[in-house]
Amino acid sequence: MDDHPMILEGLKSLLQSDTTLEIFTFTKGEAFLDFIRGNTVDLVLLDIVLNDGSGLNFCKTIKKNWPKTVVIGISNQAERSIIFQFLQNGANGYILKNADAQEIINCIQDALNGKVAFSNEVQQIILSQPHDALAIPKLTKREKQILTAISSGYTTPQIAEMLFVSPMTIETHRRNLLQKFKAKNMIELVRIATEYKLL
Amino acid sequence: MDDHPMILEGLKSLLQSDTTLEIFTFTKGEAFLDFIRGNTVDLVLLDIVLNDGSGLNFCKTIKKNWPKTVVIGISNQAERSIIFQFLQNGANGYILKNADAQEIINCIQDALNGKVAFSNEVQQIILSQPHDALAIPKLTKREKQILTAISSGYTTPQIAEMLFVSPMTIETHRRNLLQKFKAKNMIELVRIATEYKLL
DNA sequence: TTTGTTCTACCGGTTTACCGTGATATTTCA
DNA sequence: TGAAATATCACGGTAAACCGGTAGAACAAA
Repeated sequence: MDDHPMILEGLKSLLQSDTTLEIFTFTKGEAFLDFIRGNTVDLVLLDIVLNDGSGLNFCKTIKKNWPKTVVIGISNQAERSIIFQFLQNGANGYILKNADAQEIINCIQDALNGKVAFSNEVQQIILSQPHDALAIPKLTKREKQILTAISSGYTTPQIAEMLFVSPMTIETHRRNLLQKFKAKNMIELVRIATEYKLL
Repeated sequence: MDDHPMILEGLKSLLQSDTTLEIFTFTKGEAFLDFIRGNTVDLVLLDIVLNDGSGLNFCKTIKKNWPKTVVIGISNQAERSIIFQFLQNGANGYILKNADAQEIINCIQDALNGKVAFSNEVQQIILSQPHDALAIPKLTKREKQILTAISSGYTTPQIAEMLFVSPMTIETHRRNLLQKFKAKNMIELVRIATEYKLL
């Protein structure tokens, strides 16, 4: 399933060489859900559009209701944090769109055989940095709220007024945020959070 | 030209219906440059990978040496600022990858007829906001250098030491940066710069 | 009910950021 | 070669950020 007609076409023509596969393509999540309710689906190639995070949630939905269905993410995004986010939602594999045909077919076969499948480049990314930045700091609602306000340029006293709490409280949250991200100051933190797609 | 085999396949199968077109595909810029030096190229569909900005430069190169060649950008990026950056480099049109087949074909025909061609969604994006954020602030080398350091969490005295200049100088640059972006403080500026893909 | 998490709040202190208003080199390019 | 643009440095002041430590109240889950 992909919302890009071009990519759908390309995938189809790549995969049609394998005659053991029966292929259906969808551009909308609802249409696919209708389909899977009435059919057995072995494998889903799911395009990850990260802007809104809908791909993540969709993966979670599929794995929750049809855990036997293999889900492989396809994306241009080559960021570590994104890949892990997707895997944490139950995905069976992750492929970058610049992978070549054979690579993609191999990954699909591996995934169908119960393995966790990555394209070569993804493999490298996963192995690149050790376990340091592996975990994305988890923010509470309040922290997200405050971080958003900070990233918009609001100062501590301003945010305190907006949220009807003491400036001291905001300061405490700030310090907790800096600690969680191991950032030197809010400027660095905002850059990191933006890279992690948290803002 | 695209570095995604899948997308290349898709485009080819979409465009092959039009028999008046002769189609070649390239995944590397050099290979294409070799080709265009020995052949007349009417139209180039150029994938914009914005991470490194190479697509932008490539467009500029083509239009500089072969101004008659029509260049259309293809991208997933739907951001205003990016589209304008590309058009400022001489592009004849801009298409999002989620455009459907007919839309793409129409754009190509329009572009070949001398029009500036946008896919529907791009059109909407261009018309969405008035001319306020149309211009991306232009930064000097020094300013980029300092902004990068700031976004990495370095303070004014630290940066001054790194660049062997007075802290006062760094402060001046900071104030110029804030003015150029009309930002309240550096935190907001870093967020804006990140959104504009300047960092 | 107890443990754990989150949200709240405070003190005292140092450092950094930001503002207004200047000025003088250095480089770039027409 | 001269006008722009860019880079450099400065004073004096206010506001905000950051640091270390502390701790009660609200809430949810075990």
